Amino acid sequence: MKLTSKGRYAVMALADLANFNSVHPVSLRDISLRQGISLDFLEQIFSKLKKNNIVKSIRGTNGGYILNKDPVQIKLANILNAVDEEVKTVQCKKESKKGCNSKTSKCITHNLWDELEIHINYFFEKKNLKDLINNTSESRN
Amino acid sequence: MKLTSKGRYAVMALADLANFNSVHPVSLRDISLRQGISLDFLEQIFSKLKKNNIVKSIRGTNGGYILNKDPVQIKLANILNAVDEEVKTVQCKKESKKGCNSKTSKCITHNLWDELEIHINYFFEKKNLKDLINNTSESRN
DNA sequence: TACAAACCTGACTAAATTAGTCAAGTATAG
DNA sequence: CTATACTTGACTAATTTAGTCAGGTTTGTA
Repeated sequence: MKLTSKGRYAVMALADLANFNSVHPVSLRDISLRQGISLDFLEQIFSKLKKNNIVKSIRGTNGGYILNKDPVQIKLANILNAVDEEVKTVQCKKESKKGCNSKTSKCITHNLWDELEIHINYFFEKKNLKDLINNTSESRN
Repeated sequence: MKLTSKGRYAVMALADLANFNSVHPVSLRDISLRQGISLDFLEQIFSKLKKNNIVKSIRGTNGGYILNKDPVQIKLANILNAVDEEVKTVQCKKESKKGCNSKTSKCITHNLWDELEIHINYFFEKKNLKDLINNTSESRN
């Protein structure tokens, strides 16, 4: 299973972006400073987010990024997919790698990992960016 | 988040063990052959399972391992803990690593990852070994 | 028009982790 | 007494991660 900094940063950055979305586009530099994420790394991440139509970029002075949809329409699943964070619990799925063809009794636990994958993805399907920004602005103290 | 082969193998091996538990102890060699897992790797894994009282070992000729409890009492959470697979979604938890102190607006997504962690752990708390062996013996075809 | 802010792209890499291997045991049933 | 099986710990090749680095291109504003 993969869920690494890239995915986490993507979500953090977009939550940040959602908070400041109203007025100007938000520059990566600002996000970098506020969230403590390397600018270069952010660029990699946003390149993918843009390709997946989650954000739009505005070039030139005072440019930056804006969300391409309403925060409520941006599911976490979308974000994580965009940055190639696959929540894969089994490898034996893609092409029958050794140790997992259903003919033999091998890969006894195949169903289990499938269920887990569904369980986790359900979580990411349910949550959207809006949920996040509500959550944080409240839980500050 | 971590969920790697070690955890997967541990679960597979124990499911296999549960299937053959009734009569003799089961040797790691057998499990290795049936599940296609390296014997040496299995030894590492079972050493930990034993330390955590999930299995008992029986030495000597025809020795091997047996479950230490009824399969229904062995939760997946127990197994994964035993082999050090922590399902941790945030690092910023242990000691306030940079980027996550609740004073600033950083780590906006902290709550989210906490929720995810709970969500996943719930799954592992619910499932036990018995569930697994029922599942597989049925879904064979 | 100049120029700086900002986006954009791809190659590269140090560090960590994974998934084992290898070697050298110890214990015990038969 | 010896083959079988467990036990322990050190070691390592390959992969992945989390970025860095270098060199662009684009465009708003003065």
